[in-house]
Amino acid sequence: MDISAYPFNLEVTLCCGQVFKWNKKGDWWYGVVGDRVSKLRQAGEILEFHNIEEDSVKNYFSLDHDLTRIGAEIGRDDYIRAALQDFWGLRLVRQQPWECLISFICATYKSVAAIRQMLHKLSMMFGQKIVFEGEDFYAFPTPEKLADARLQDLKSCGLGYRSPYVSKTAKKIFAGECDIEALGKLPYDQAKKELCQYPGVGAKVADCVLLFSLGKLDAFPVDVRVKRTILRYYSEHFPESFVKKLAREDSLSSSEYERICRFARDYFGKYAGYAQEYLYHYERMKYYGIAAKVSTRLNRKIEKG
DNA sequence: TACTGGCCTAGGTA
DNA sequence: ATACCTAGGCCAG
Repeated sequence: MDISAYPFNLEVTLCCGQVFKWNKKGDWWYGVVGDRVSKLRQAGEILEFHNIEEDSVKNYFSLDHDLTRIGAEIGRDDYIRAALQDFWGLRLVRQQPWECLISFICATYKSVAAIRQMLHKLSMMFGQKIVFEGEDFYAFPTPEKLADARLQDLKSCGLGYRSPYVSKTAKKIFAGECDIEALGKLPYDQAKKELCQYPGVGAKVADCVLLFSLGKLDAFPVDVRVKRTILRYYSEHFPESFVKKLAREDSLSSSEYERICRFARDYFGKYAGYAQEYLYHYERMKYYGIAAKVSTRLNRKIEKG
């Protein structure tokens, strides 16, 4: 497919931490979309894909979002414009709400690498096996499977204290008490409130689900990294006392969370969620960029003796 | 109403 | 190697 009409970067989109189940082999990215294993690769303005329909590709990678306009809208200052420039083509992925909800309940207080491991184990243990090109892949578990899962087995996937949250939320969803997909039709505040009724879901997880699976492009999840970014580059928008207090501690109280969230949604506007993704990824890559350089330097030292 | 600790675990780093 | 540190927070008190 010729995607010259859409600015898009497959690699950045799949690596920016919004989605955890894609793996690269050679040039190709493999992942389960729905109940099929798909593979894609990008070479400039050509996107190749197998075992997935063109319409699904467009939908999954939000190619309908007018990224140029979004960039113009959120590009309010030099800092975010630098992030936009470095990672241009990053798009939000349209995830299934159920999978997204469980994924981000699991994601609390975990690194991206650890989250990927957890979700992989969870899928291996409770998901449908799909063989593709001679290799085993696993669909994300259904609500029924996770509702029936023993806590002990959830823990064996590395979920730790998140196990009862996943179990209870799965039971609630399986019982059909609430239709998460329908929450997308509610206004942001109301949908967020509803999501927070699920065990293991607070403001941060709710914002992730709203942004990554319910089409609320103005949701702005605030994690530690985004918090640090805001404190460092947007501190002039807050009182000095607030900035100093937040700099001392690593966690956020709910009122502090809401304050940062409200600022960002107001400042970046209706596509604040895209701003969050670019800022988050920019910060993460800077961090790992430095870490990579340091370890390279160390390795050289070791090689030299 | 708002804040404070406690919490499972494992990947990454020194 | 091996001990630490930290990770896209939530919840009870």
